[in-house]
Amino acid sequence: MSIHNADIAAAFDEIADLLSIQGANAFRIRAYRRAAQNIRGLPHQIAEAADLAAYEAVPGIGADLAAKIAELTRTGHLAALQKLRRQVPPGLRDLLSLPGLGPVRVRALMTALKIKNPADLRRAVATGRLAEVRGFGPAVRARLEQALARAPSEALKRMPIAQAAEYAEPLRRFLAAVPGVERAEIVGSYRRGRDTVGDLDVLVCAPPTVDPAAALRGYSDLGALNASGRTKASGVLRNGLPFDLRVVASESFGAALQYFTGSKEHGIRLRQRARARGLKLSEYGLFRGRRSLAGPSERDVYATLGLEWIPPELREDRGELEAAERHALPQLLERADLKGDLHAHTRASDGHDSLEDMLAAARAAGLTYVAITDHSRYLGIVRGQDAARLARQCDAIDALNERLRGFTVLKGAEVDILEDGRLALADAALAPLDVVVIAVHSHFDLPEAKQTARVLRALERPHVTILAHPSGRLLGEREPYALDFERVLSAAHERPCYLEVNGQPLRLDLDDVRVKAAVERGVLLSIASDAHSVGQFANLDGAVRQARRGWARKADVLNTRPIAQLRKLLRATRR
DNA sequence: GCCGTTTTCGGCCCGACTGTTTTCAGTCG
Repeated sequence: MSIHNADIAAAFDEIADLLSIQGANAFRIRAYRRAAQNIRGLPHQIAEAADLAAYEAVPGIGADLAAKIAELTRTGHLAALQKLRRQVPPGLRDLLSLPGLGPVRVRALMTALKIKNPADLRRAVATGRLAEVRGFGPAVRARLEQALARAPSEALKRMPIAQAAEYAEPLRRFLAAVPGVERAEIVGSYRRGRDTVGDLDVLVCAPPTVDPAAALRGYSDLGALNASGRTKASGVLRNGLPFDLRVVASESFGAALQYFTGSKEHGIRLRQRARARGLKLSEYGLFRGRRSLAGPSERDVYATLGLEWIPPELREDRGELEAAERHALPQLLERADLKGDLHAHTRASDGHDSLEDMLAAARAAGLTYVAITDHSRYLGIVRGQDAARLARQCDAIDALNERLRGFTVLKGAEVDILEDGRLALADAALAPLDVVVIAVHSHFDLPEAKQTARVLRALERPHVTILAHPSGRLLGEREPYALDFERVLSAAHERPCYLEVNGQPLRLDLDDVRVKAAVERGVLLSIASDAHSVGQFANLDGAVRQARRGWARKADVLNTRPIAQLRKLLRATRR
């Protein structure tokens, strides 16, 4: 069993938490956190390098952390972490996640009341002893009490971005319409196009005479307003989604846009860069002493620091600052680049609409081709097609294509990968198809070795063109299955076949990190809606956003090709 | 613990708000 980036990152994060409780040097703690963050964002598995120099090439990893990665890879554990775990009671780390509790107060709880876990804390709250501890005034105690009373299931969950959009846009429009407000934008991870958002960060541009936070009290979807000054407020919407509001004047709007779009790591790197030049960067502007060098325009903030403007999707400190300095940022994929969609369903399987309606919708979405990929027949899949029904559907598509001008319907299927890696339809049934999308829909919990062997075996079949939703995750519902993605990527590259970026709001699969890995390996992507009804071609927007986060350009995507070129690329997969 | 257009030592991003304080530490984003 190999050590994954996520394992290493989790170990470093735990070390950081435990060190913080011990009151260790804050910069040492930050070094662990930064290393964890950077490792998480790597497009390849760092442990596979098995080489200290390769480890140290990752920013934020020096000799010491490289040795720790080597130790973890070799032995499966870290002596330093085990020692910390012996020193710090295990429940203290859980306390850190409670609101208002940081390392200092957690330490105070332990030394003053011997509190070692949330249960101890709950008792101390009940008996009133908490009031004896320095730093625990009535407000802090009340907030803790509230948090402890909440069931763990109500713990803050990140919301899929498509769902968050339904709340974000009305809120933005409301604030933009407040008299005197010049602009309102949703920033934070929403603007960066992350697959999920934890809260909505709203930036409003208004002169000091306007008080948007006060206006917010009249917003019909407001749940509660927790706290607010004139320039900063926070609260929750009625659905429980937290938000933060910031108000700045127009001379600061660009700097604030940059600042609150984040990510945190990207922002820190940018402010370090400013500092190295004798400047100071904050949400109010870029300053030399008291003189403002940039502020109204985000583009100027980057330019004054010697950088190309960086698309928000790339702002994760995954190499974008270096690329921006060299003027080597990728020209990212755009929705308008898509010529077609290679994954869609009709009523023939679990879709809701007819073949004719689906192709009309695809056309209306600006596409010039669509592959109809109804499910194969297999246990658990609703109304999957067998070979005979698939053949009849192919005839219908042939007939349809004769009548169409300027649009092509491709014959396809979404075929189940069975538990042992065989496909749910025979090769002979797949041979006449233009597109064979294969996917795992069952047995998600196989051990990594078996799951990997299963997918690799399926990729050996002669007619496979695309591996759909390769990780199998459902946001907030199902983790990705255990899979050695590096090996799947290699197999896809050699074969060749293509990997899907599925745009269903809960899938968004591949994720950004794996998209980047595929792009770097030169494996083409299929940007897919997986539409099950005429409205769902809008899923393509989400898939494009995800691909952009993985640095994908037009050339990295299969379905930016016009139909003739596409056909060539599809044939190249056949054996 | 990392790292070098101030530095191989001595720095390490920035500001708002809250609560508990008598001038600021802790937390948060």
